Parts: sequence; C-alpha cells; structure tokens
Amino acid sequence: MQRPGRPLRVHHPAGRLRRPQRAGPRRQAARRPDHAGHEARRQVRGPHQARFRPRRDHPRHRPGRPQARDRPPRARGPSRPTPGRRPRGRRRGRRGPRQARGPRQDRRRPRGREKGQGPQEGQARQGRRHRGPRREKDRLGQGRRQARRPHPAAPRPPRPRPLRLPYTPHPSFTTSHSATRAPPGPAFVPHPTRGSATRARPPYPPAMPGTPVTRFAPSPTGHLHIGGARTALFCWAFARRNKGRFMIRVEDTDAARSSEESARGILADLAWLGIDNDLGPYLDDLGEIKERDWPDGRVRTFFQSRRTTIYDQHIERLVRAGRAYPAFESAEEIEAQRKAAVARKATYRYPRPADVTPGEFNDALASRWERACSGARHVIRFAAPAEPLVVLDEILGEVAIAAGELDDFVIRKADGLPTYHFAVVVDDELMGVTHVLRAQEHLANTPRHVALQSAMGFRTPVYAHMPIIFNPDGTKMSKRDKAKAARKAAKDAVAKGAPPHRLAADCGIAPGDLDAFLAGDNDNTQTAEHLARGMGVALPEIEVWDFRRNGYLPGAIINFLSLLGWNPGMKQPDGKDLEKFDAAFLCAHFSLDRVGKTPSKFDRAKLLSFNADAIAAMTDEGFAQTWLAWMKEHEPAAHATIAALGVDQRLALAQALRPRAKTLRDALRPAAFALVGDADYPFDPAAADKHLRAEGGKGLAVLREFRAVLADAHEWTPEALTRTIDAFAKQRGMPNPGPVAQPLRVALTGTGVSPGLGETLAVLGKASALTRVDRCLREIGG
RNA sequence: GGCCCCAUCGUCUAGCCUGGUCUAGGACGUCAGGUUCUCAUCCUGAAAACAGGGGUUCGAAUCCCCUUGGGGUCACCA
Repeated sequence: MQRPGRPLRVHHPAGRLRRPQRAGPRRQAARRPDHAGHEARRQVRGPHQARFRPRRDHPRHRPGRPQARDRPPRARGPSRPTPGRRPRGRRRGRRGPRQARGPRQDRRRPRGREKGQGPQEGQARQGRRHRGPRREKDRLGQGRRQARRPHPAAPRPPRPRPLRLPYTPHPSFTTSHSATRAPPGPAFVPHPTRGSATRARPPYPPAMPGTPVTRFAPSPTGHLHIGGARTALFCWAFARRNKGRFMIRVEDTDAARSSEESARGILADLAWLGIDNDLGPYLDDLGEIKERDWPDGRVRTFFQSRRTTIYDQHIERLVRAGRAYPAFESAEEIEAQRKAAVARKATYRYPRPADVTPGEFNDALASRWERACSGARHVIRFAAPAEPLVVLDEILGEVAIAAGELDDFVIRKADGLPTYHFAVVVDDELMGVTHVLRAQEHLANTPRHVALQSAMGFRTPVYAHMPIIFNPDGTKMSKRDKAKAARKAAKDAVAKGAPPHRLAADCGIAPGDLDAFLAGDNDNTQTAEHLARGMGVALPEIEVWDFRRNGYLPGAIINFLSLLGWNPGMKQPDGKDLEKFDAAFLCAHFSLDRVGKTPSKFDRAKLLSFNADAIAAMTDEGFAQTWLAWMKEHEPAAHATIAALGVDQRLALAQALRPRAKTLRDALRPAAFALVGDADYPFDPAAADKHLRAEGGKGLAVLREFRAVLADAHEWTPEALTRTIDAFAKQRGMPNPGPVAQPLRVALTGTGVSPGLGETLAVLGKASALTRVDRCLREIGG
C-alpha cells in the first residue's frame, strides 16, 4: 500500500522505454514560490528528496511566501544555472535535455524538509553541465529524454514500486481464457489489405518483444468520428514509426448503444483510410469480422462484451483485497443525491459507506459480497486511494490530481458489464498495451486508471493525451451537430408553413419520431439524415463516412488530420514549410514530441484545398478509375452512364473534370452534360440570349458556320478539337476564341459554363456533338 | 462551482526547450491584379498574429509570476 500523502508514481512496463522523471513539469515549477527561494533550494537540495515534494508546496498553499520585490539579488552571467523553467506553449517542457539537470532537484522535496537541509550542495550545477546531446533523433518520442540521465554522482532516485496486493494474480491474467466465447482462429493472420505481394515480406519489420503496442479503442455506437480517426491515425503512425504493433479493440460495454454493425462500419472506415492493425478485429474480403491475436493466443477476443468473465475475475480479486465493494443504492437514489448537491453548489462525491475499510476484506465487506452474489441488484465501486496522484503525460508533462478528488467510482454496472474505466485498465494490461494515445478529454480519467492499475498490480502504460478537435465555432465536434443542423432546417421549414406530417412523409420518417426529434428528445443521426435528404439540406461532415461519401480522398484526409496537432517541422527545398505528405511519410516521421497541446479547429476549407490538390496530383487515368469506383458506391445512376463510355471518352472526361473538381462529388456537376441524353437538357434562356440571340443572332450565325467545320473534323481528340476552334477563330479575325466557344458551349451543354470545349466535344463524340448543335440551331435559331 | 488542461495572423501552424539571426516564416481562407473559350485551375501581390500586466535580462514570442480568455471533466456513456 502506498503511504498516505505520497503521490502514486506511474511506472512503465518496459523500463528501458520509460522516460526518466521529468525535471521540468510545468506545474511543479509553477509551484516554486519565487526565484530567491528557488535559488536557495537549488543550491542545497539533493535530487532525490526533491522528487516527492507534494503539491501542497504550491505557493498558494503556503502562507507568508516571499514577494518578488523581497528577493535578494541573484547571481548573473550566462553560466548561471537556470532554475527550473516553466515550460509554456507548444511543446514547451517536453523537449530538451531537461532531465540531465539532475532529477527535479528544485521541485520536490519531502514534506517538512526546509530549505538548506539538503545534503547535496552544488548538485544542480554539476548536473547541468552534464547534459545529454541536443536534439538527438528520438525513437518513441523519448530519445531526447533518455539522454537526460542524472549525473552519475547523483544518488539514484528510488524506483517507483508497484503496489502489492495481498493476493496472487489469477492464472487467467497471463494465459488464455477458456471462458471467452471467441472462436479459436489462427494467430496473427496476415492482413488482407496488404496484398499478396507483401504477404511474403511484411511491409513492416516484425515487432520484437518489448516494442510499443498502441491501441485504438472505439465504442461501436455509430460511425467513426473524424476525431477518432485522428486518434487512430496517430496510434497507428506511432506504432509503425517505432516498429511496434497497432491494435484495435472494440469497447462495446454499453449494451444498449453498441452494435456489431457500427463495429463493422468503423473497421471499414479505418481500412478505407489505410489504417491497418496487427491485433484485434478486421474485416475479411467478405466483410466478415475476424480477429487477429498475439501469436500465443493470449487475448482470444478484442470485443469487451465477450470478456465479462475475465472482468468478473478481476472484480472479485479486487473485492477480496478490500479495494472494491458492492454498493446497493439505485441509480435514482444516487441521481437524487447528486442533484441535491448541485442545488447547493457542492461537488457531489459518492460517500463511501461507513462499513467499508479500504484494503480490508472484513465481515461487513464479506456480507456485502455475499448479498451481491446472491442476486441483489448492485454495482461494484472501487475504493479510491486517498493519496494524491501524479500522471506523466508525454505531451502535457506531469498532471497532478489532489488527494480526495477521486470518489469511489463504479467499475461494474448493475447489468454486470464493466464500466469503461475498469475494462480499459484490465484490457490494456492483458492485451499488452504499452502506449495509450487518446484525446485530451480522457485526461481527467487517467488518474482513475492509474489508481486502478496500482490497486491491481498492473503496469501503467505511457500516456499521451492529444489535443481535441473542435468545430470552427469552437464547440466540440460531435455527431449531435448533425442533429442540430437537421433540426434547425426542419424547424425553419415548419415555420415557413410546411406541415410536419407532410415533412415526415416526404422524408420517410414516422410522424412520432419526427415530433420527438424536433422536440429535442433525441439526437438520432438516422432521423437527421433522412430529414436532410428529404429536404435537400447538407449536414455537416463529422464522421469519416461523411467525407467518404462526399468524395474526399483518404490520402487528403490523412494528410490534413496529421496536421491537426502534429507537424513534421521540416522545410521544403524552396524554404516553405513541408505540409503535404502521405501516410508513409507520417509513419516514417511521426513522434510524440511534435504533437502540440493546443486544441485545433477543423477547417473544412483547408481540407477541401488539400483534397483538390490531391486530385490535381492524380493522373487522368488514376482519377478516372477512382472517380468511377466512387460513383459505383455512391452514385450508381451516374456510374452506369459514365461506365458505358469508351475508354478515350472517359479519359477525356477525366482530363476535363480533374482540374475543376475539389472532391469526387464535385466532378459530377461539370460532368452533367455527359450524363444527359442529346435531347434531354434544356437551354438556359439567359445563356442562350447572351451567346446566341444577342446582336441579331450573331452567335447563331457563327455556330452555324462552325457546325460545318466540325462536321469535317476527322481527328476527334481534345487537343485537335481545341486547335480547330482556335484556328476557326483566328481565321475569322476574332481576338480570342470566345465568340465561337460560347455559342458552341451553350449548344452542347445548354449552359454558359462547362469544361474546356475540346474535352467536351471529345467526350460527346462526333455524332452526339453534331446532334446537339443541330438541336440547338433548331430550337434557338427557330 | 470543484479539479484539470491550453494560449503566435480569421483557421492550421513554424519559431519557444537552447533568449539576439523575428521589422515573427509557411499553408488555407480573404482582398487586389494577371493568364485563359466560360467555370475552375494557374501565376503575382497585399492585408492579417506573439491575449494583458508585471518580473528576470544588455536584450523576451522565447524564461518566471499574476490576470484574463478558451476548453476538458465531474455518469450504472465511452
């Protein structure tokens, strides 16, 4: 057991991977009362005692701290040892050889120790001179930190020790679990999307024992959120960069909201992005979910809902160790208490029952356990530790949480399923996860996890909390945004006089569902989408699926997402910042120490620009292929028409469309002329007036003349046709081809806007082009 | 409200760790020109930021403190 008042230190499974204690955690430094006091302490305190200075040393907690103006003069000069600095801003406090200053000599000291009592005079100075090399290339985003060793003369800091519990771990913790329902299946089957060429030689060197294992753990309650995709991407890139393994685990412990269909969709989106996993579920060629385990088959299934037996064993272990207990209050009772607390502006914390003594499986707990086992409805709560917790975060630095902030949270719900906190901790341990990269919204959960790990004797993985992605307006990007947008559109429509029952019928929604949705009773995404489709309203793109459907390229999304919170920090030969790169580049260069702390807003305009550039970078052939494949999935009718075109025509179309398409869906609009029959498009009256009828039908006359030229053309390619138009204009003494091009454009497409005429003619083919011109001359020319 | 995190152009960011080379660089967007058969692409240019205050220093975007602002989290959701 930890001594009270002493922070629980996290420790890492693989000692060599573990970063040494940071010397410059922002917060600890911030607690320094002032330079003078600091200076004195720096001189006299040995490194190790300093490490356990509890946070009560914060200046705010210490009365009568000296003010700045009371400071004595300080030593000057460039060689003056710099006091621990407060890291600020991006990356501050996470780079540089801080550790070598001597481990935290100026930050932590045991409670009660006063200035001037430390034995190691001058230690800090020495430590500083023995800094590790600068900016050395880091693996695991930690290399720089590894270089920061304490000075050899410095006493070794005490090793963080795992908490011991009065039990031996259940054999199931390290071996296979026959109780789980997972099919046996082969261990480590090759990834289907890697293709046969790479099957013989894996694209990534084989993972060695002790290499990092990251995981992406989605909850299958809907599509893959774009923020989730970023998390998955960084986890994946980190694993690839460090020759580790990337795992997917399905957190489906919310029985009411989880579905296998969602899991399938998320897996498909991940595969579409090109994020492949070495461990956990994947989709096979038939779209069936398969799982890939460690070679020794230790996990069996990565679906948490199938692992309840395992969680139950750990729950019992915890209860018998007196670190968890059954509680019998109903959810309603708790809710009432919480509301009451909120009403009197107090923070609600679950009050630990008087008969529960942490660490003791006494009679009271035994009878609670018996009552629970005999079927009484209950939850299991964790007896949270009373001591303060400190969590090391690769991105944020050190995050401390005061004692008593944690209450006895629920670890197993009344339905018998574990809560997120518990399942995560158990599975990260059992599945061999070494690095947890997740969104910053989980930061506040981390102390719970660390406390749980300590209580269970588990290792603590390396944590890295990534900045959150927001909407441009600063609100959190959420699936609810879709519901909000749809609700607003629908309410507007109703306000303008559309009867709700008509709206529901038009959109294919049950009237009751619509009422509930409009009233804000639920944020059902499906209802929102039906509504949007029925009303022809575009919903905000929030999920990967939205971007996929709207014709974004996975490469552009990967590139854009990478830049949300990370950047390579490299220049191009022309001196500009490097920001266009592919997934392979990311896998080669990703590191945690270039991940920022600042939340970012999701700028669709920039993503659109990235997508347009990605399309511009394709070949015409590649574009034609990708576009066709996209249409087949999302616009089958258009696909049928375009697929019927000849190869040359398709290529001409690609050539025409590619420069003016920002997305694959975008290409549909300029392609409209090719999607209609020769007699099926109307002539835009305004365009016809302007380009054909104006000035006494000048345009019509030119068109009539050019029709003859067209009829004589034998080389029917975009380039040749463009030359024909130019030559015709020149011959007629026109300053530019406009006077012939615009009438022709209206004739061929019905509008004044279309791709280049060479391409347009080539796509249509000679017969179709002449038919269209004739029809125009007939209908407009009379 | 408690606890925690964050702070450079409108947005994404470089620079910060290791203070001077920063009259702060790039990208997206915006605006103004130009090329072009329309639209789009493309080219050139411009406007645009170190949140505020204090401290340390010969010198602060950079180190320290405070304030302010933004965000996260406080579930039998994950």
